[in-house]
Amino acid sequence: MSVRYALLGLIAQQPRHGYELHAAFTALVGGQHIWDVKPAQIYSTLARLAESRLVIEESVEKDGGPEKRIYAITPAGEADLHAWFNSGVLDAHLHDELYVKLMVGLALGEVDARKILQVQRTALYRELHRVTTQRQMIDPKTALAHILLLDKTVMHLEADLRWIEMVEARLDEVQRQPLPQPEPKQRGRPPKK
Amino acid sequence: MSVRYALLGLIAQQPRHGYELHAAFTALVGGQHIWDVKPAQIYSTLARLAESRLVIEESVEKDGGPEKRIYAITPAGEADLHAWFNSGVLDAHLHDELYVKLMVGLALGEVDARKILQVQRTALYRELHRVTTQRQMIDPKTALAHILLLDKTVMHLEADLRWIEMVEARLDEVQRQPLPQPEPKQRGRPPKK
DNA sequence: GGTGCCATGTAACGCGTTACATGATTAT
DNA sequence: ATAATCATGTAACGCGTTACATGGCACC
Repeated sequence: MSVRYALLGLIAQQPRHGYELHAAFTALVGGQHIWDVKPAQIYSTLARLAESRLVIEESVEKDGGPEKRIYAITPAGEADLHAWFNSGVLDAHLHDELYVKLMVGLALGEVDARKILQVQRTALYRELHRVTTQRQMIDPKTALAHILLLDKTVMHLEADLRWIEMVEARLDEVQRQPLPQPEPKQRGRPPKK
Repeated sequence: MSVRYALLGLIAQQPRHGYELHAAFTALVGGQHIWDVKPAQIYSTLARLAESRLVIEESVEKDGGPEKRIYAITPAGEADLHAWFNSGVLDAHLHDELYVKLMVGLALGEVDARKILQVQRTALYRELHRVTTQRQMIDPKTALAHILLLDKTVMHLEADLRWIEMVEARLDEVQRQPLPQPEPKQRGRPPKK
């Protein structure tokens, strides 16, 4: 949902065309190292916004170069944008891939949960190092915001690492805790095979 | 990617059909309160797995009830599954909606960053309360894993709250830090308008 | 004359969602 | 009778990705 509202905001600031929005979004979030949004997404999102009447194609300019289809925000678009600002962001933390991997590993039996956790820890530390290095190379004068974003990433990676410790501690506690096993239910009439 | 590999794992355990996979996945991750996967996703994912030759439609059973299209894993599927177990999970933390919202708010000028943070904090505390309550209601005997999953969610929510504190502290420090403004670039020949 | 930037897209796919449709059996 | 469960999907959309296509203009 971020791109949609970011475009809406940038168009609210001033009427713009697709190419310009791509450049503006990239500049806004911190360049292609942070978020390399693809032109295809800009144009398709723009088309969706136009179809929902949140923006309208205002005019087509052509100053020597190629055509520019310029979009402006509508009252409905402004309402939508302000609703975004006045609502909180909550991601679905419960759709967690590592958790699923552990559950599948346990269900299979042959795959060791410890090993999954070890592999994950290594990946997280590597990522932590990568992000920390990246963070160190940013100039705080010009890009304070990027540093804050990377700090958020670091905090989440650290939380992931602490969670792994926690799971390992639990595994030590209960060596053979019964876990939810999917049992294929029998139907009324049992299969003849 | 979670569903894809979970299905692969469940089929590796034993050949299964779509309906059974839906039930097994739901049981595995902790029921519809945790992850309410839709049948439509099961069947479409299954079709994709079959098309990539990671599973094959083994047989069609019909014991009194409706037809059951049973899928089994292939050697390629097992290889893919083990590759999943041996690799780490890293989400793209950099595509952060709150960060985008703050940047757009600052670019617009009229929207206050403080207010965005305050709204977000409220939403996070509400969610924290919701999850904590949910956690309290789980029986640790039968669903230890679900508790661990909710703990992970709590840890991430707490990290988000700490980050907000951090951003607010920074805002106090530098009241008017220049932030990356998207400047529409002029072309070689300036517009005549 | 080629490289690169400006500016527009289209096509196809993956993951995920909601809503709809069909038909049989089982339990009340 | 009818409601729930078993079992299969299809259709359409949103967000995001990669890859491909077109054409003009500016710079070296």
